[in-house]
Amino acid sequence: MTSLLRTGEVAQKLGLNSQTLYFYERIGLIPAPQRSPSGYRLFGDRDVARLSFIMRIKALGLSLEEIKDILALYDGESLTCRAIQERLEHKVQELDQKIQRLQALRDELSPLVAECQTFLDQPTPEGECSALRDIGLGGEPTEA
Amino acid sequence: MTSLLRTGEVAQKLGLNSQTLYFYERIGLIPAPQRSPSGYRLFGDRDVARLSFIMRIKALGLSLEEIKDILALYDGESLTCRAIQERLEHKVQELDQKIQRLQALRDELSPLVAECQTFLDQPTPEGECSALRDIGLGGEPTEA
DNA sequence: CTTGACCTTATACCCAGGTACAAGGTGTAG
DNA sequence: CTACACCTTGTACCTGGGTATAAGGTCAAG
Repeated sequence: MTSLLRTGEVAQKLGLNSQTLYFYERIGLIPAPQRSPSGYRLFGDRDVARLSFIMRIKALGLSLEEIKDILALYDGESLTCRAIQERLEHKVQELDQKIQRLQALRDELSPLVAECQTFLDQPTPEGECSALRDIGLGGEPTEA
Repeated sequence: MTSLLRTGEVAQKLGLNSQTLYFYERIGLIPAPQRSPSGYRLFGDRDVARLSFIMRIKALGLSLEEIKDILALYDGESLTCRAIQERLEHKVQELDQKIQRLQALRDELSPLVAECQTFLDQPTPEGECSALRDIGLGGEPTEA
């Protein structure tokens, strides 16, 4: 059941605009799909899978360039295994960094919620909240 | 030592373009700083701290709108403590989600590095690497 | 054969987040 | 007074990631 879908069907299935599919093809994010005799694009299962992978990691905030990069690894791209490994490793490290930094921000904001809570637990809540005065200041050396 | 810095000094200190400072002021990300008698902007320590906070979280991939949001909490903005708490909590949840998803992608890519390694450990490396054939496909239901 | 829903391309436009440039004011050094 | 580096504003432009629109082709139904 290698179903072939037309542009509009793929777009609907994945929740994106047909124009976006043309756009992705133009910038080389996806390969040009098969065509019907009359020139209609026909997307196979692999094409759709690739697109849904793209959407999945795009939702994580990776740029189309980064995604292209990852997909180039996926595609083999005539790289040696060693080169592929290096690039994958690099990508994983980048992700690790990004995760760590988000975690740091999270850990910076999160205690403020608790601080708010203790304030709300006091007799007269709804007043102004002084819990927030220390977000950006205090720790930064801002190396001159 | 409440040093007052001019636009260029702040820009240099933080590694950004003077124009960017004007831009941030225009879009309301930072408040209009003090001015010298002749009209030069004079940024105080708090201004600089705010900017460096902005840069820090911008580097994490938050949009200027999101940052404005967070800073609005920081600024009090005449919200009740409860409202502030809610928004903070929401922001933290968003961050948690983002972190989780990045982690998922990371965990998807990371085993491929190892797979590459076992290939390289074989007698004849440098050939084509078949480790990558299963990134986007396989797990996705792609709910029809 | 016409209508309508779909497809095609090309081109233009949009938003975010800046960056660059031009025309002019400031201020210190020589 | 002149240079020169810096500041100001305004406006134009750029990249990324699309979305919209126009002008036309395809194709199944009536």
